[in-house]
Amino acid sequence: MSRKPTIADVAALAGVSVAAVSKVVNGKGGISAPTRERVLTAASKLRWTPSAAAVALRSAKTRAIGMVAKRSPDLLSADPHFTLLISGLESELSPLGYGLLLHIVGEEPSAEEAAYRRLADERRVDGVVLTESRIGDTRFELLRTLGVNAVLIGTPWRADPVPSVQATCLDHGIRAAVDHLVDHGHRRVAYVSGPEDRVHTVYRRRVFEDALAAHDLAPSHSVVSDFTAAGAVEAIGGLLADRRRPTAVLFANDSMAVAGMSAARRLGVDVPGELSVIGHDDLPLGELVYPQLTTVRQDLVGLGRAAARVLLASLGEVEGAAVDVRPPEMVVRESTGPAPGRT
Amino acid sequence: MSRKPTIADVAALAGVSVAAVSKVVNGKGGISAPTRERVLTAASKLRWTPSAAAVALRSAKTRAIGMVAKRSPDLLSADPHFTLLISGLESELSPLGYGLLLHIVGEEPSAEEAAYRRLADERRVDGVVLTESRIGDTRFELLRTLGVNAVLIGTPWRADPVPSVQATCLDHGIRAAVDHLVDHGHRRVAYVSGPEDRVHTVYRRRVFEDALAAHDLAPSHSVVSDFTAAGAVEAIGGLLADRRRPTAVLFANDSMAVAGMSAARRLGVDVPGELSVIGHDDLPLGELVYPQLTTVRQDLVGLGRAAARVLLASLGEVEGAAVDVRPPEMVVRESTGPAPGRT
DNA sequence: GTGAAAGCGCTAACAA
DNA sequence: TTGTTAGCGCTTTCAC
Repeated sequence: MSRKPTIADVAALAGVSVAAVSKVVNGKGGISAPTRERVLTAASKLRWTPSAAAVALRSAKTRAIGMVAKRSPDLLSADPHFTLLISGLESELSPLGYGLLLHIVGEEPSAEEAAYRRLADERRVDGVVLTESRIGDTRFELLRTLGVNAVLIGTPWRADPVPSVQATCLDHGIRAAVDHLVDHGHRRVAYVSGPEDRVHTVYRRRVFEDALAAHDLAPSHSVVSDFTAAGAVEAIGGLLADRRRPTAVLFANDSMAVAGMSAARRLGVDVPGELSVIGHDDLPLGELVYPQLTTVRQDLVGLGRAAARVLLASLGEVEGAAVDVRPPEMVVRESTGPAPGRT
Repeated sequence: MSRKPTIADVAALAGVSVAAVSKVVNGKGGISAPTRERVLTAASKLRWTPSAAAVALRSAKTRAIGMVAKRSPDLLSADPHFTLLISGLESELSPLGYGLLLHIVGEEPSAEEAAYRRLADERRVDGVVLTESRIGDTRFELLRTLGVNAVLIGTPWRADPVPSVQATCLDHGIRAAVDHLVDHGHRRVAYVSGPEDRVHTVYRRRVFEDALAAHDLAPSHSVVSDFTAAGAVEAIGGLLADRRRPTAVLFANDSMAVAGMSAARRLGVDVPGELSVIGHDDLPLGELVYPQLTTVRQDLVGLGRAAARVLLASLGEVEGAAVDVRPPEMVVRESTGPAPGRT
C-alpha cells in the first residue's frame, strides 16, 4: 500500500509546479486550458485529493460543520427528530464536500458548553448548527464570543439577532388542527406541552390558545410535560380522571401523542371514539401505530437543509436565497374523529 | 475578537520554547514540574488548545472517526437504530477528544463507496465504523486498499477476517423468544425477515428455525420483507389470509413488528388474543404503543461503545479488553400471550 | 500564464 | 531538562 500522493506528486507527473496544481483544483484563474487538462489527468491518475488537514491549516477552513445534541436519558423524544434534521443538513453539505461533525452530550449543562468550546478552540469546524432553542439561551452569546458561525433551527429567544431558520406561516399547522377539532364538534380540547424552557413550547401553546379563542373557546386543560413516555402517560391519566375531561388533546410531539394514545386505550378509552389525539412533527412512527396518528407535520428535512444553506452562505460557499421550509400542515389520519355524542 | 492563540503565544507567556509546550500537552517526558506548571497556567490563561488541523497535518492523525449511513427512502427502519449506535460510539470517543464525522448517503450503490473514498482520500478520519453487514460485502476490501482502519458492528460476511464487534451468545434472544412462544402453546409460528442481502437476516432466520426444531417444530411461514412499514403490512396480510395462519410471528425489527401488529388489529385480529407478535432490537417505540411490544433486546449502545474501543485500540489510544456487549435478551411485554384456544 | 518560496500551527529529531 | 529546527501538504503573494 503506497504512500498517499501529495500535490507535489501530481505536479511532477503533470510537469508543472505545485502552484499550478493548486490553482487548478481551486478554480483560481491564470491557467491555460492545456495545463489545466494535464493537471486534471495527473490528479485523477494518482487518485489525488487535497489533504483536508493541510487545507484546513493553510486556509483556516475546515470544510466541516458541527452539531451538538443533548441526549436525554431516555432519548425518547428528540432522536428521530435529529435524524431528520441531519438528513436535511447532509443533503446540502455533502455535495459541497462539507462534513458533519456530531457530538452527543449528556444532560449536564456544562457538557454542552464544553462541546462547543472544544469545537471552537480546536478549530474543528467552520460553523455549528443549534437546535432546541431555549428560553434564556446563552449558546449564541457563547458562540459569538468564540467567534464561530452559527445558525439556529427554530425560533430565537426574544429578538436575539441570531441567524435562524424556520417555516413560514409557522402557526398554520396548529391552527388547522384546532379548526379540524372544532369542526368535528370538539369543545373541550386539552394541550400537553413539552418542557417549559423550550421556546417553541410557549409559542405553540399560545397559537393553540389563539386558535381556540377564534372559536370563542378556551383550553379545557393545559399541562406541561417533558417529552417522555412516562410524562405523557401521566398527563393523559390526569386528563381522563377529570369529570369534565377533554374530548380531544394535542400533544407537543408525536412520541408523547402515541404514548398518550396508548395509555388512553389501556384505560379503556377509545381513540378516536371517545378521545381524539393529535401529535406534532409527523415522524414515521405515527404511521406505524394503530390507529394511525393525526399530526401536525413539520418539514424537518427542509429545516436542516435551510440551516445548511445559511451556514454555507455565510461561509461564502453559496449565495442567494435561502431554501424555504414548507409550512406546517395538518395530516389527518385515524386518531381524530367527531366529538363523542356527535354523529 | 482577538486572533486565536498559538503554541508560540503560550511558549512566550510561559517563557519556554514551543517544544516544551508541545511536550507538556502531549505528556511526553523530559519536563520538570515547574516548567510543566508554568506551561499549563499559560495555556489555560490564553485558553489555548492545539489546532486540530495542525496536529492532523503534522502527526497524520485526525482524531476523528467516520461513519457512513445509507438512508433508505422512507428511513423507517434503520434510523432509531443508528441513533443508539451513535450514542454508544460517542460515549467512548468524546472523552478522548475524538470526533464523529457522519455521512448520510442515498441508496445508490456508488454513493456509499464514494463517501468512504472521500473520507480516505482527504484523510479526514483515523478510522471508520461500518454497520449493516451485507452478504458479499466489499466495503472491507475497499477500506483495506484505501488503508483505513475499520470495524464492523455485526457479523462479518463469511470468515472475512475483519475486526468486528457483536454480542456474546448472539442466539440467546431469539431462542428465548421461540421458547416463550412454544411454552405458551404456539405451534404455528412465522418469521418475517429483513432484506436478504443482510448477513443478520440469514443468521437470525436460521436461529429461529433451529430453536423451533428443538421443539420438533418447523416455521409455519417464512417471509422476506424489507424493513418498511408497507412491507410489514403486506407480510402480515399474507399470513393472516392463510387458512392455517400462524398464531405468532417474529419480525426482524421493531418497526416492522409495530406496523404488522397495527395491520393485524386493523384487520380485526386481536393482539395478543389471536396473534402474538415479537419484534427485534427494543427501540423506545416498542414501549410507546398499545399493546406494548414484546421484543428481543439488542444492546445497541453497547455495540457502539465496543466498536469505538476496537478502533481506539487499533489507534493505540486505549488498550486491553474490549468492552463486552450484553447478550440479546427477550423483553416480555404485552404483544404476546397464550396461543388461541389455550388457557 | 507559470513557478519559487514563505509560511499556516504543530511535532519530533537532534543539539545543547 | 530544554531549545533549535526541519518539515507535514497546501495556498498564496510576488516575480518572472
